[in-house]
Amino acid sequence: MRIEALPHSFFERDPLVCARELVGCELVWNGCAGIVVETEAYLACGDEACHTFMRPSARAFIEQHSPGTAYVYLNYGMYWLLNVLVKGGSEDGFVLIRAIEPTRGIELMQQRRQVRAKAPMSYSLHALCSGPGKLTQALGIDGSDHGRDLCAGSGIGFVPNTKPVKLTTDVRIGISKAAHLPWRFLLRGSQFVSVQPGGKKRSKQP
DNA sequence: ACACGGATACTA
DNA sequence: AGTATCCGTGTC
Repeated sequence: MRIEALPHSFFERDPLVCARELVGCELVWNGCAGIVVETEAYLACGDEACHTFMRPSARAFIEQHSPGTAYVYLNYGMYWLLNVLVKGGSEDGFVLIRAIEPTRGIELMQQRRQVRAKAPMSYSLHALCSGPGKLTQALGIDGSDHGRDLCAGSGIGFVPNTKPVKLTTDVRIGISKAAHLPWRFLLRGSQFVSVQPGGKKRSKQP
């Protein structure tokens, strides 16, 4: 039997709601997969940490694409980060996928991670996808996925969660602007997140 | 603690 | 062209 992916309508709501509800869903990518355990919301309007604040190209992307489209960009010159476009609800924005708990294709994911990380600890199960740059490496996501429709049922996208999930909220990670907003959502108690809630790597110094 | 590395958007 | 910044990671 075939499981339906999250439809476009899922992403036609407030970005904070989408970020919250994506936790617990399974991210599937060409045979590899993992449960989403950490997300962050970014708002297109008034959020200084969102790309739309400084990048005309990000604003154009929102104009030209449908909700549920992948927004993938290169950060620090070496890590691809996966966002999902949220559009058509009360506010537009993005959801950054920050960590997943590996479920399928684990050996292949470890293979891909070993290329960049030599120490076995770096690609052990708990560290395999525990960060936005790590999970894109593991799943083989790169710039060619920028603009991809994640609701097309092509074996790439999100599978709805079945059980209710317990969530934790915390501030966003690694940003220098609007760093106080509690727009990071985590699966409560998960050992697969990038930084535990209340952890030390909070935000960059002003 | 530090190096790694490139796209984007500024200044001129 | 040159500069500043950036939603990170692995190893020092």
